[in-house]
Amino acid sequence: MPEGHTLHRLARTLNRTFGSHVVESSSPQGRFTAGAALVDGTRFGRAQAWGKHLLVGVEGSQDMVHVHLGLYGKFAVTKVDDLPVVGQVRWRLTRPGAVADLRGPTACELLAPPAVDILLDRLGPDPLRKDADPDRAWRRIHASRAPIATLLMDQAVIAGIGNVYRAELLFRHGVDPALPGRGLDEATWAAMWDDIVELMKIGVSKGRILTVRPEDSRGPAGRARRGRGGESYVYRRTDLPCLVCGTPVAGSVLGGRNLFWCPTCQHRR
DNA sequence: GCTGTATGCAGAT
DNA sequence: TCTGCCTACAGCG
Repeated sequence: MPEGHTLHRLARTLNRTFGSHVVESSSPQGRFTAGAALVDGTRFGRAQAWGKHLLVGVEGSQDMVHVHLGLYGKFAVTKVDDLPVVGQVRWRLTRPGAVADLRGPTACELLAPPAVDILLDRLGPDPLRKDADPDRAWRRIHASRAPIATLLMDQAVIAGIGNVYRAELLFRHGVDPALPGRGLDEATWAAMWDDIVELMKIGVSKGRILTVRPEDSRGPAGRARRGRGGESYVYRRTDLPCLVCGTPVAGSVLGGRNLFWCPTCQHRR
C-alpha cells in the first residue's frame, strides 16, 4: 500500500537489510542501468522517506536514488541468496542473504543535490517525521477555499497521506469532505494531526493501514472492511452500513480519486 | 484466461 | 479533466 507509511517502513527495511553492506546493484529491466551501475559495488547509503518519496544515498557520490512507487510500484525485500528475475525488475539490490526487487515504480532515478532540494521543497510536513511542523499545513488549509478532502491529498500541504488515510481520517473526526479548508476549526485540525501521526505510526509498525477502533470493528451496524490493505470505516465500503450509525456509506469521485464518507456522521467543522 | 480496478502523479488537452 | 504509466490481484466465466 504505497501511502507514506509504506515508504517509511521500506526505508527501515532497506537500512536494516543493506546498511553497512557492500551491495550489488543492477537494472534487469534496463530502465535504470546507469543509476544502478553507480550504486553497484558501493556501501549502501542511508535510505530515508519523505512523504511518499524514498531517497537513498550513494557512497562516493553527491547524487541520490529517488524512488516513487506510484499507484502499484513495489519494492520487495527477500532474505535469500538468489532469486530468479520475475517480470519487469527496474532495480535489484543484492548482498549475500538478501535480494530487493523494485517493480513498477513511477520514478526510479538519480537526483543531483539541487533536484533533491526542489523535490523536498515542494512537500508539506510529513506526519511520520519528527521535524514535521503541522502549522505549515494549517496555514495552507486555513487560507484555502478548496475542499478539505482535496487538501489532505495535496502533497504540498501534507506529505504522505493517500486516499485511504484521507477517507478514514475525515471519518474519525466527523469532518465533511466537502468542507472548505478555511471552514475547518483549528482545534479540529490539531486533533486530526495528532491522530494521523498515531495512525501512520501504526501503519509503519504493522505494515497495514488500521484505522478502526476495536469497539467499532464488530458493531451491530456491520463489519469493517478487511482486506490486504487493512481495516476501514468508509474506504471502499460504498453502500455498506456505516460502522457507527448504520447509514449507507457514500461514494463519489473528487479530482479523479474515489472518495468515501458517511453522510450522517461527517458534519463537523 | 480475461476484465476491471487500485493506495499516485505528471503531462497533455 | 483526461491519458498513460506498468503491476498485481479479485472477481468472473
